[in-house]
Parts: sequence; structure tokens; C-alpha cells
Amino acid sequence: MPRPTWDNLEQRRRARVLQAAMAEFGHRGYSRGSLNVIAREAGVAKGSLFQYFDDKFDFFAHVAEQTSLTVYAAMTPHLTGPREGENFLAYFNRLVDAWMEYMARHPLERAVTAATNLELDPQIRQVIREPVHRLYTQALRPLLDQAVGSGELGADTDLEALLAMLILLLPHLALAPFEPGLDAGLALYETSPTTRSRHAARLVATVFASALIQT
Amino acid sequence: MPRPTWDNLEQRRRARVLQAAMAEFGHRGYSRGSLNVIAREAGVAKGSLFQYFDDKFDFFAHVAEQTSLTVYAAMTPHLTGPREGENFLAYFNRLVDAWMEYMARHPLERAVTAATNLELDPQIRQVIREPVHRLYTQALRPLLDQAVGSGELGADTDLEALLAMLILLLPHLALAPFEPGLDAGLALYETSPTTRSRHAARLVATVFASALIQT
DNA sequence: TGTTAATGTGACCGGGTGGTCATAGCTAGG
DNA sequence: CCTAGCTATGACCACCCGGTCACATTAACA
Repeated sequence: MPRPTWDNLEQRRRARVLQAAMAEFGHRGYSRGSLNVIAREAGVAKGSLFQYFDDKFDFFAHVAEQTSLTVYAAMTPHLTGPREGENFLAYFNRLVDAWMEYMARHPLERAVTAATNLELDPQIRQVIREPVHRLYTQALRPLLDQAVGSGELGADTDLEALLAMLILLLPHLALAPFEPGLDAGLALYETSPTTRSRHAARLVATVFASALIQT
Repeated sequence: MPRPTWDNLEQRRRARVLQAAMAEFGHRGYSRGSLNVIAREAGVAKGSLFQYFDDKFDFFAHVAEQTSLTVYAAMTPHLTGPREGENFLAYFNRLVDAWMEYMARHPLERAVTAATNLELDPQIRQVIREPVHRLYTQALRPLLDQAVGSGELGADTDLEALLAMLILLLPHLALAPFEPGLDAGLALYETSPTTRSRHAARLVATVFASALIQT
């Protein structure tokens, strides 16, 4: 937990520190991320960081949590379910598009998301990702329930398996298309937003196909 | 590329170095993995490592490549396609079970697989994972083609999307069930092999459901 | 203005890093 | 036994790390 000093901080200073931390931790991950670099880029003495947070991990955990909350808040307007007359798959693709566009427009948030997803150390992984998983579940589960209720997903759908696949797929969709060069068979690693979106739709369709009811 | 000295090395010495490297790189990843630790655990001077490899990255790349080849070789007997009278989904679940059991029995290989999958640095990620992706594609694509040929997968199946989902899912199945505590909604992070296998089957079914033809 | 409490600072600490290199040891061929 | 060439070694290098702490600066209030 951040110390009280962090909350009392002048807004601009706090924002500078947070931004520098997102850039460094996002770029180099938790263990390689350097507090020296963060302090220098934020224009702040290294000692100050230890007035705000207990230690490096406390710092990183706060950055990761704030980032996931920011992303969640940005997605909230899109989590209201299908529009009048919009079928579930179309809605979900719209949601995924919004997700990917947000990541494209917010490289800092995307980098931090990647860093938390790709952390190796199991202790850090667990502490950092557990609240993120809860957030995903809380956001997606009602949408699936609603689609079952409206008869668009089969009543016998394995919602747990669907959720697990989505929680696996979504971060991948947010990160992989922005890595140059890697190609998982599908031309997923594309810079053109329309191509990205088309490929994402194919993966989403693949995941949902088991449950969708043909009309 | 390893230097000639590495190939000339007495077998037992080479094996000791490789094993220590797998343990350290698997446990701590590329950037945090320590050559000092590897040398100490292998009972070898640190300087020797630089007689065998150009630098740390050359070393890690070799370890990662050898590991993926070892895993691939172990899976080869299971890549021969369905048995007489065995349907495709049953075969694929058998394949996934073999994969997960191999990882359960070979923690070193599993750890190195995790470390290469969770590497953050895009340069390293790309160089390390590209050959692995090729290996996966080469192994799985013929199986899917065969299933289409036998009429078990629809002729209009989006094979690229299927492949991409499998390449995403398989490493996850090999790694996630062995992490304690994390739970992605599905009780995937289970230590009991039978529970693991049952949950894996649900995910595999979800991925394939779009393409399977009801008989 | 004087006092007190909170915050900012950066030199400094012990320790770990990848990588080097002069030296020593070993082994095969004469 | 000598030599030539390969291999093994670990002290050493420059650098970076997270974290500390004695001190300077600022702000609030009497």
C-alpha cells in the first residue's frame, strides 16, 4: 500500500512519478525496471520514492493496480451489453475492437498490462494478477449470463470454460498485434487496425462458436 | 550458436552445464538468470561458459532451442493421428493429456518453456519464440488437415484461427495448472492430474466446437 | 518571527551482474 | 621428454541495483 505521503502529494508531482513508473516498468518489467531510471525521468530524488512506497514491490503493485483500474474505467461505457437489435457476437466484437483500440491509443497502459501478464516470478505473478482476474470475471460474466438469458448462448454452455478462454485471449489480443514479427500462424501480428480487428473477430468467433445458437 | 568447444566437450560435463542452465533460466528467466549461479551449480568456472558460448544470450538461446527440441521429440510418438476408430476430439484430448503429463514429469523442461513464453523483452521474445512457433505449427497443422480430410472438421473451418488458438492454449495448459493459487474462473489451477485433464478437455472442446461436425 | 512537523535530497552502502584475461593444466604427436 | 594447441580457471573490472540516512528545504501555525 502507498504511504499517506503519496496521497498528500501535489497532483502534478504524483502524475509525473506515476507516468515515469508506468513507462519504465512497462518497458522492462518488474525485476529489470530501475528505480534510478524512474526517479531520474520523473525529476525526483530516488529517496522520495521510498517516502511514498515501502519498497520496490509495493511501488510496482500500486502501478499495476492503478493501470488495471484505469483500463477498466475506460471500458465501462462499452460493458453495457448489446444495443437494441444488436446480436451478441456483433456486440462482443465491438467490445473487443474498443479494447484493442484503447490499447493502441494508450501504449503506457498496454506496456504495463504486458509486463504484469508476462511476469515470471510466481509470487509476484500471483499477487499482481489475482485482482486483474477478478476484474475480468466481474466484467465479462454478466455479459455471458445475459446472452444465455436472451437465448443467444445455449443454456448448457460451459460458461466457466468460455470465461477461461476469454481471459486467455483478451490480453493476447491486446499485446500480440503490437509485437513486430511474431506470427502464430495466423497473421495476427499486424499493424493495420482493420486487419487486426478482422483477425480478432475470427478468434472471437472460434471461441464462441461452441455456444452460439444458429438463428 | 555454441562454439566448437561446446560440441567437443565431455558428455557428462556438457550435461551438467545444460541441466544447471535449464534450472536457473527456467526458475529466474533470461534476464534475472545468473551465470554465476549456473557455473557454481554445474561445478564449472564462469570463464568456461564463455568458452562455450559467445555471451549470455547465445547461451540462453541454445538452452531454449534444445529444450523445445527435446519436448518435440518426446511428443513425436503421439503425433501420429487418431487410432483406428478413434474420433478426432478424443485423439486430441489424448494428445493434450500426454503433453500435460510430460510437463508434469519434466519440471526442468516445463520451467524453461514458461521462461521463454513469459519473456518480456521483444527482441529476445522474437528470436526465442519464432522457432518454437514453427515447431508447433508444423506439428499441429497436419493433424487438422487430416481431420478435415476425414470429414471430422468442417471443410470451411478457419484453420488459421484454430491453430492460433491452440498455440495460445497449449503452453497455457502446460504452465497454468502448475502455478499455485491463480484461478481464472475455471478451477484450472489444480494439482490433481485427473482434474487438470478434465478441465483441459473442456477448453479443448470449446476451441474445437466451431469446427466439429456432429455425427 | 520562531517552532515544529512533514517532505525532499543524493551521497553512500553492500552486494550482484556480464564479461575479460593472464595464467595454469592437460593432452596428443613427435 | 618437449612442444603446441586447446581448455579450465577465478580474480578482477566497470557498472548497476535496491535501500538508507543525515541533512536541507518547505509549510503551517502561534
